[in-house]
Amino acid sequence: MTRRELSAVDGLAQLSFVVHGTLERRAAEHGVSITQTRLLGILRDRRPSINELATLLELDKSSTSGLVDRAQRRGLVEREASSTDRRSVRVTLTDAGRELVARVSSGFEGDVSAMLAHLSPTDGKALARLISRLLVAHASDHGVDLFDTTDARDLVG
Amino acid sequence: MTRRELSAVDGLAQLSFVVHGTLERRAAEHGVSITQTRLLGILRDRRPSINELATLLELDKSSTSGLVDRAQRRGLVEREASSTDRRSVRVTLTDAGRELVARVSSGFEGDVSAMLAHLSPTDGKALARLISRLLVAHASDHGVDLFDTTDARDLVG
DNA sequence: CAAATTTAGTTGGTGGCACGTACTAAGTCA
DNA sequence: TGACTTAGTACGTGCCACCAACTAAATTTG
Repeated sequence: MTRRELSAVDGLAQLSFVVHGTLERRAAEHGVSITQTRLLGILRDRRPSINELATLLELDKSSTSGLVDRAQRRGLVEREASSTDRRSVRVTLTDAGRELVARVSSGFEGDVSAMLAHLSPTDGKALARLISRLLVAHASDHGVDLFDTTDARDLVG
Repeated sequence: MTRRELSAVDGLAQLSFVVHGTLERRAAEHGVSITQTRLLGILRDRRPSINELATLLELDKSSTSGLVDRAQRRGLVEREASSTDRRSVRVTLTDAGRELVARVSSGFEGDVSAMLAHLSPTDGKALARLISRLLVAHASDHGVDLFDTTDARDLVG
């Protein structure tokens, strides 16, 4: 075994690929993409309009409309008419969708936990702290308060 | 500003999305996808066959063939006949491809460095060490020796 | 050595994803 | 009321990834 160390930049890049790939595999296991998973994740505690979804997912509204189409065709989400604006739509999770996203995210959390189990509890806490600091700084760099707008469980990035 | 901390799992997930998105934006800036970028990254120091590429990218060989097609159409890579096996092909980077991947990866490295600049040098080193440890453990978990097979600059994950 | 099998790569079909443009219907406002 | 804006959809394009089917070259084996 060679004894070398990755730079922080390289390590971060590698790590993000590993984690991203892990989520992708878990999602694929249930026949959905990462984008679908993010969609379902958002819907767990919200019933947004297409436009709101587009903003959260950073997608064009036409992309979002198509995304919802496909999820709806699979019975994972539904479109409801808005009570206040007859142009608007509320997208909601079906039971099947809720169950699917629960499976994917618990599998994913298991994967990441297993990975983290390689570190001592002390190191794990240290890592969590460093990453939090990094994310908070990065978020405020981009004019976002991480904790006001985003629930980490969203998988929204 | 709220004062909370992400769990290691959530932090890792968020972080991986941020980093992945950063690379995606940098790549898109030059009109290529992440997959294209990974392809070009691999070709910086290798001239693999389609099959080897498929293995490295974890793609089907037909997907890889198409990927190379599109890159070739853009003048980023070339196909050369193998000298030893007349069925086989060596994929190589053109000058344009080399320049493009250099631009994308230096932009990306700048982004990540800027992010890391939020940490003190001490914390940065600590993060690099923790991440290295995590990746090495995870890799050996999957039967891979991180440093024998992979150069972090590959962006291969 | 000739036949059978395996390997390298391409082609074509399917479906998902993301975009831009163009459109309809509904709400707003001047 | 008429002009403008907003919410969402439809359509066309291109990329990405898969599978199945195929050709040609190499290898194995009887």
